Amino acid sequence: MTTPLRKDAARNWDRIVAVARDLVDQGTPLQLNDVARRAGLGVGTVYRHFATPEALLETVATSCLEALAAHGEQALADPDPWRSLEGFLTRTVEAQVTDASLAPVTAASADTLPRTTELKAVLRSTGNTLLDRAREAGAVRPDLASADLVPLMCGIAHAVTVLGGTPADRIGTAHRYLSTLLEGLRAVPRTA
Amino acid sequence: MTTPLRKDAARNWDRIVAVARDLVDQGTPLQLNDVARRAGLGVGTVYRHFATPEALLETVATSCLEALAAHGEQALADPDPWRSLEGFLTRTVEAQVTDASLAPVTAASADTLPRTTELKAVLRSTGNTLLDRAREAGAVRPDLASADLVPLMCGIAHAVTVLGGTPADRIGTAHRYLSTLLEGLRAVPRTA
Amino acid sequence: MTTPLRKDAARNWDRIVAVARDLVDQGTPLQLNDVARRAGLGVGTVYRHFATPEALLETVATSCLEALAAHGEQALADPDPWRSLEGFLTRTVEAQVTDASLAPVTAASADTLPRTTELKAVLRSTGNTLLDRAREAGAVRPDLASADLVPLMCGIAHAVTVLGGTPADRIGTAHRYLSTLLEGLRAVPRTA
Amino acid sequence: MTTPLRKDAARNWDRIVAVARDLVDQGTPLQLNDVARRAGLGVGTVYRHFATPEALLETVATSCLEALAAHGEQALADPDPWRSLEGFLTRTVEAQVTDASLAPVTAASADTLPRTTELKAVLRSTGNTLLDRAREAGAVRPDLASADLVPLMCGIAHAVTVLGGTPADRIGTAHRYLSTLLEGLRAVPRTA
DNA sequence: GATGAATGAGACTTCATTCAT
DNA sequence: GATGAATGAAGTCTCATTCAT
Repeated sequence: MTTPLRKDAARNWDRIVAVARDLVDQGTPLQLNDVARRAGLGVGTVYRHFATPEALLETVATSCLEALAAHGEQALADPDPWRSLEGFLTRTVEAQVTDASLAPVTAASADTLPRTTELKAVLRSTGNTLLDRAREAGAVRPDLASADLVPLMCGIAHAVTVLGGTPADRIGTAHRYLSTLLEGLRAVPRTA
Repeated sequence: MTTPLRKDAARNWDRIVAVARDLVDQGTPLQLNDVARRAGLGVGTVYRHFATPEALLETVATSCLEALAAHGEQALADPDPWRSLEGFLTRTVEAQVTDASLAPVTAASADTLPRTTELKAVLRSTGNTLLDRAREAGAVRPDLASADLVPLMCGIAHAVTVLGGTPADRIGTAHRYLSTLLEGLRAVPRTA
Repeated sequence: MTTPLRKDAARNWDRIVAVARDLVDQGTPLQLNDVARRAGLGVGTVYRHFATPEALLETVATSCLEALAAHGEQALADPDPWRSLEGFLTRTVEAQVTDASLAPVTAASADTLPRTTELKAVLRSTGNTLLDRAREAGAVRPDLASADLVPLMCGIAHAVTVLGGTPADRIGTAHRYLSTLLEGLRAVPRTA
Repeated sequence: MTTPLRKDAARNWDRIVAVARDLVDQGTPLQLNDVARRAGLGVGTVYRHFATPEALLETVATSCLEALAAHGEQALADPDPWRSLEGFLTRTVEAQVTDASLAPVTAASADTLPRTTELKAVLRSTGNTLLDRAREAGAVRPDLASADLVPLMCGIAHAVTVLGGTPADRIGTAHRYLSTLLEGLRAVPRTA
C-alpha cells in the first residue's frame, strides 16, 4: 500500500516518534519545532512526516491503541460476559492513566490519521459487543448505552488525573474509581 | 474591608466580567487583550482589574461557586444523610456541566484569588461533612475518601463533555452518569 | 511671587521629593506613577506638583546645586587663584559622584525648572571667573576654555561611575582622577 | 568553527546590522521590532539573529573593536613606551567619540556575545601592557592603575559628548581633552 | 528528502499621561 | 486640590507554518 520509507527517512520517523513519546511522558505539550530541535532534525523534516501536532500525537498513541485492540480480541474470546467487560474496561482505564497520549486522542471527536479512526472504531465495536453481551446476560443495568462507554472511561481517567499522585498511585486510584463505577453499572436499580 | 469601587470602575468591572462570561460560554479561551477589545476598554483597564486570565476566569466562576456553597448550607441542614449528599453532588455536577468556567477552576490545584480558595475550601468541607455523615449512617461504601469527591465530580463532568450534545442533553447525561456512579457509591459490595 | 502652598500641599510636595530622593539614591529611574504609589499619593497629585520626571529630578538636585553655588561664593572669596579653582572643582566632582541626581541635570542641555537654569548659570559663571583668574595668574594652561569645565567634570564623574566600587571608593577615585586631570590643566606644556 | 550562514540568512544579517548601525549613528535606541520594520524583515528573523538589543549593539560595535585591537597590535610593536601608549589611547577615544555603539559596550560590565568579551579582554590587556611599559620607563606617574584606563577613556568620551558640537568638532575636543589628561598622567608630581 | 531560515500574527505587558469623580 | 481609574501606544517575545536552498 504505502511505499516503504527510505532507510534514512525511517530512522528520522523513529527518532521523531521517540522524542514525542518522551515529551508526552513528561507532560510537555507537543510543538513540532521543539520536537525537531530535540530530535536533531530540521523542522521541515518533522513537518514532512507529521503535518500537525495532532498527527504526531496520534502516532505516539497508536501502539497503545493497538495493544488495547489486541486485548479486546481476547476479551471477546472470554465466554464470561461480565468478567470480559470488566477486564476490557480495566485495561482501557489503566492505559489512559498510564499513557498521556491516550486521553486527548480518545476524547477527540475528529481524528487526523486514518489508522487512528480505524483503531478507535475497533475499540468502540469491541466495547459495544461486550456491553451488549453483558446486558443480554442481565449483568448490567439496561439504561447504559454503548455510546457511554468511551465517555465514562475518559471521565474515570480524568478523575484520576485531578486527584493526582505518583504514577503508581494513579493506577490504584483508577482501579478504585473504576470498581466503584462498575458496581453502579452492574447494579440492578434497587427497590425501595 | 475592600474599598468599594468607584462608579465608573465598577461599570467597567462589570463589563469585563460580562464579556468574559460570554467568551467562556462560547468556549473561547480568555485572552485579556481580546476581552478589552470586546468590552470597548483599554487593555490597561482590564489589566488593572485582572492581572491574569486566571484571575478573570476565577471571577467569572465565583458567583457559581457561591451558589453551590449556598446550596451546600441547605444540604447540611437536611437531616437525611443520603439525600443531602446526593442533592449536593447533583448540583455540583449540574453546575460543572452548565458553566464552562467551573471545570478549570475546580481542577486547578493553585488559585489566583483568595476568594476562590475560600470558596473551594468551603465546598470541600461541605462535601466532607456530608460524606462523613452518609458513611456513618452506613449509606455509603466505606472505602470512599472525602478527597475523592472533587475528582469524581470532575470526572463525571468530563465524561459528559466527551459525550457532547446540546446543553439540555448534557444535563440529562450528567444525571444519568451521576446516578450510575452513586449507585456504585451506595452499594454495599455484594457477596458472590 | 509664588503663592505659598497650602499646608497639605506642602506636606505632599515634601513627601514626593523625599521619595524621589530615595529612588535616585537607589539608582531606580524616576517614574511618576511609582513615586506616587510609594508616597501614598494619587498620581494626579504628583503630576500637579511635577509635570515631568525631569522636573522632579531637578527638584531633587536643587539643594545640592544650591550648596555648590554657596561653596562657589566662598571660592570666589579665596584670593588664591589656583587653590580656589581646585577647591571648587573638587566639590563639584564630589557632589556628582555622591548624588546621582546631579549628573543628568548637569549634562542636560535644556532645563525644565527656571530655578535649575538659574543655578546652573551661577555655577557656570563662578567656574568662569575662577578659571579666568587662574589663567591670568598663569596657573592654568591657556587653551582651556571655560566652556570645558562642566564637560570635564561630567567626564570625571562618569569615569568614576564606570570604574564602580562602593560609595567610599568612588570619592577616593574621584579625587585621584581629578588630581590627575588638574595636573594636566596646570601644566605649562613642557618643552622637549 | 561556526557554520557559515546560508546566503539569504547572511544577507538578512547584513541588512539588520546595517539598519542598526544607522540607528546607532542617529542616536536612536535599538529596538528589535523597529529594526525589523526598517529592514523590511519579520520580527522573528531579527530575533533569530539577535536575541536581544544588546547582542545587536555589540555586533554593531564589533568591527570597531576589532579595528582598535588591530591598532593595539601595532602599538605594542612600537618601541617607544610613551608614544605607543599615547597613540593607542588617542585611537580609543577617537573611536568612542566617532562611534556611538562603543560607549555603552565599553562601559557595560556584562557582555552578551563571547566575541565582545574576547575583544574587550584583548584591549584591556593591550592597555595594561602599554601602561606597564610606560610606567617602567618612568614616563607615567606611578599611581595610575591599569584598571583606570578604560574608565578614563570613557570619561573623556563622555566629556566630549557633554560639550557637544559637530562630529568634526568632537574629534578636536577629544584630542584636546585627551592631551590635557595625558599631560596629567605623564607629570611627575611637581614639587613646590 | 532534508534543512532550517523566514515569516508575522498576535499574545502579553508596561507606563506616561489624561481626566472623571 | 486630591484622587486613582482609564487609556492605548508601544514594547517584548513566541510559535505554527511556509518555502528557498
